[in-house]
Amino acid sequence: MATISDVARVAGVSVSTVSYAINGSRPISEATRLRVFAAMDALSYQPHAMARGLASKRSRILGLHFPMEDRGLGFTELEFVVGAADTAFAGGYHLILSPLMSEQPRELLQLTQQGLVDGVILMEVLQDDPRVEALRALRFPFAMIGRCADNRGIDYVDTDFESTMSDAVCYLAALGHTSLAYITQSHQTFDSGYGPVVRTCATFTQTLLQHDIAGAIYFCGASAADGNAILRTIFEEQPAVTALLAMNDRALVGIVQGLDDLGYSLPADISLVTLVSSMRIGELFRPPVTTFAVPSSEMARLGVELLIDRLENPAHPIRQLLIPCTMVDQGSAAAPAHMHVVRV
Amino acid sequence: MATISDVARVAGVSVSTVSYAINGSRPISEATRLRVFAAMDALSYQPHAMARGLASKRSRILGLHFPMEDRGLGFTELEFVVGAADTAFAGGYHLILSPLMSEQPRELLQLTQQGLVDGVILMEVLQDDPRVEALRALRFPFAMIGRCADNRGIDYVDTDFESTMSDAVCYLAALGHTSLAYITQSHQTFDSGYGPVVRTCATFTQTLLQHDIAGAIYFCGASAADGNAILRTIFEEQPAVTALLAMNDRALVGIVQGLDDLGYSLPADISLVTLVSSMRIGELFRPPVTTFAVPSSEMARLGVELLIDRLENPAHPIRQLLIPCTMVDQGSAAAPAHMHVVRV
DNA sequence: GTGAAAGCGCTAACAC
DNA sequence: GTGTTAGCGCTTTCAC
Repeated sequence: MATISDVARVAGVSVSTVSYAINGSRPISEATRLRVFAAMDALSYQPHAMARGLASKRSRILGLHFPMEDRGLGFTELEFVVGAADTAFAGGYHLILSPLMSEQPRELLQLTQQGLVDGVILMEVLQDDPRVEALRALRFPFAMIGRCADNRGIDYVDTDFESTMSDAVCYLAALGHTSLAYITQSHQTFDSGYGPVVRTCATFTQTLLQHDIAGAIYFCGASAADGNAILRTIFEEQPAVTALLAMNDRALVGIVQGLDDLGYSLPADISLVTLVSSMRIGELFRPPVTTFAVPSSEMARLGVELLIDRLENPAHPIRQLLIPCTMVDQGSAAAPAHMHVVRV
Repeated sequence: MATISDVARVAGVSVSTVSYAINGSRPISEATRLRVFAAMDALSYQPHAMARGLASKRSRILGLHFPMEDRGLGFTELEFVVGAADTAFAGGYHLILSPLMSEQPRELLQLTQQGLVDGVILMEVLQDDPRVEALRALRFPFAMIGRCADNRGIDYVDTDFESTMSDAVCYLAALGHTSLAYITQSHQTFDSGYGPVVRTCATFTQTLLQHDIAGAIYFCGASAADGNAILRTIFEEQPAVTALLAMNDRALVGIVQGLDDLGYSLPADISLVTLVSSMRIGELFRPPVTTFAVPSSEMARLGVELLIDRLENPAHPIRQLLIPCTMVDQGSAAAPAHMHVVRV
């Protein structure tokens, strides 16, 4: 509970000298510096965060805006949150969580206008995100984990969905598959402009054309039951399918189980890969599922670093980073059987 | 960026009147109150968090202390974090995350002594937790999600491990099982005094005695491989075993897979239940695993409410809440086969 | 290289 | 029921 003036008194210097000694914002003679630090830990002094924030107009707190939706919670999200908090801490910042249920920018504005946070990190960014407009209008510092349709002037780090999807299709094509099904998230998610879905769908279609192979996109809800159900649709509409790509962790269970129920075994009868999943999701299954794993912690770290850098060096050029997923081969994909038995 | 004096000027009242109108800490005539609020949203005024914090000595920020260990990340943890943030927000507080890698109280002290947080919520509490000593010595407000050996004077909410374990054993005993194996976490975890492990082990042993049935405890690391490996040990040491209880989400995959590899099918050849897991973990498996599910969000909510209540009503009596897990029957446990074939 | 002092925007006595 | 004002603990300009 010691204050800066206690320290000043004990060290026999003025308050401002103590302040400068702490912040290094102006030269201090070695002798005084030592006396000041000695006084500081004699009193076990801790600068008062609120006072400092009020005077300096910088709270050294970052906000993590985290809209929770029915996409729900997975391993990836926690890795993000923890990674972000760690990185913030390492950079001398604290992280506050805004797990607001809506993408409405209202509460976000409240947060920023209260002077509580110096900057905001946006997660689960939509192609056309109201939060972005709001923050831009306020000229409030922010960075995104994810990206919009128009990202001009915005620092972000995102999964490189395009290269990941392209890698995945190429991988399956190279194995000899010529009829793919891409199981993505719900139609509503697509319609809402959620980048990961929009981008992967686009790239899927393009890459099919490039390789001149067949394929179709299947929208699928976020439950095991939905995953299970989508299989019947796929096998009806596309009986020649030999490989499945999924980017829907919640449905994956249902897909794996459904395949087993239908008597398909991986990878002998059909191939399956999961995209943009946690490194850990694939190994939950039997057999484990080959995963294009999203580097969540690294993205969180980069997102926070981007924001801190922007706050401390406003003039730095904008940085926009795309991180591809790395494939973890778990053996659930292989060359297609020459004779694929079609079932009803 | 309007300040309280802008509001006062526009409303034609003094700053203190505005302050009191906002905080309701003293009676204001309806007419003035209206004028003040009109001025506030004409200027879209937001009180400055730091200034308010400095003057009132209350930041309205809560710290969530979250030591991350090799027990690692699961669904449960994120549910806690999000639940806590939500509840804090609903109560007019913000939540900052301290995902510190150590249980060392040092950084925790820093956090508390900087006046950044009004109180702290401790997660992953050890039986004899150094953070508790530290916080107590400082007379710093805190609540726990979890509990220690000595909880005198501390508000906490915890899983009722005792009743959960007892319920689970009774459930299996009622099905007719007479030889149980409890697969818990690592021996180090036990030795470190981690409550969930310590308590469930104790209750397991007691409940066996009460029911006069056989059983043993198996320590198991936090990986699928460990889960897989422990099965061989179990079947060697306890060939008559007919039911498994697990409280180790990371190893569960390995257990389920290992059982399948060994040719056991659930629940025909052996029964399996998982304890204190996320509601969602059990359904990841095939067949799904009967789960004694921990109400993570509810516990997080209660933990935060306990702390907020303590802050706002320091005189309230201490509250210590135990929440039992609720069983979600997924069919992985059944009566034992009359003839259990022992395998090598 | 160091000190004095004016705020930062708010709360909470203390006055009336 | 309302106004005045002295801080809260720090940063930072200005002066020396």
